[in-house]
Amino acid sequence: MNHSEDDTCQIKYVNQELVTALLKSQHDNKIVSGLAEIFGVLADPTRLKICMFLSESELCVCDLAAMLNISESAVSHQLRLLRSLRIVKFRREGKMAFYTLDDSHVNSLISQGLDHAKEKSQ
Amino acid sequence: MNHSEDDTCQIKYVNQELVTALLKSQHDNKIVSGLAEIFGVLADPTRLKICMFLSESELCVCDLAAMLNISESAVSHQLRLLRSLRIVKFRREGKMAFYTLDDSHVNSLISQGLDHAKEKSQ
DNA sequence: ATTATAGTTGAACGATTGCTCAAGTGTTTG
DNA sequence: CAAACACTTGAGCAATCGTTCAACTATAAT
Repeated sequence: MNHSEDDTCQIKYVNQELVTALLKSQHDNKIVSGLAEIFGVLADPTRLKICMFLSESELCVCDLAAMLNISESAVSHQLRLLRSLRIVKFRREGKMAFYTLDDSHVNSLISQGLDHAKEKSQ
Repeated sequence: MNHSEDDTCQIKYVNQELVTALLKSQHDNKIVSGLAEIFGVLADPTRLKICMFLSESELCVCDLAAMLNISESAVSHQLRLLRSLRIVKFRREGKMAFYTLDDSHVNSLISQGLDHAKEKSQ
């Protein structure tokens, strides 16, 4: 087997040692994906506001819809997503569903992110 | 002007007092948008990994491309976005551009998010 | 000056996202 | 029972996103 001129399989790093060390110490891909996922949840203003409101108080779907000025359907779709990720939980009372935040990590991420956002907005 | 039967302008909250208080104490929309934006940056695995790597060490575009196994163009596009939000900065050295993280808030958001992601992955 | 290298950029693409609409639960009220 | 209500769900659609490709700039080496 001869190494011809177009043997591009061999990756050449500018700083091989550093790169190898960083790749080795990098977190498991599943964890990074999970991390991106939770940031993704908070990346949409509607979902972010829902989480912020629910961290303050228990609320029903129609109040959230009124507060956010969008349809109950849109709220329900977002709540389904948040439910599937165990970020919110709900309680049925007759016809109504009362939601609350079910993930304290999310709450602290928002708090910490707010420090950043406030500083940048100045 | 009479209030006819289809006068839907009048919003009826289930819990008027609570909703009014929450709306009043809610953060400025610009801050919430900025908050969603920074979470959005970290919501993509490629950008997240770039930020994580750059928080550990200064790296050039081609090393990042090799580490992430995507084209230099893709990396460059993401770096441009990160640059525009002042999340990374770079230094030219001949033909090469060395990037580093330029936002300590982002670093602490990632650290805090990791606690969440590690717990959820169990 | 020519060639190679490192990186940037704009266009185009397929995939994903967040919304609306219409139809569907299930519960309560008349 | 039927009607009203609170919410959910699936389909569809426009907008956005992340990537690739090709063309480009700028620096370095021959």
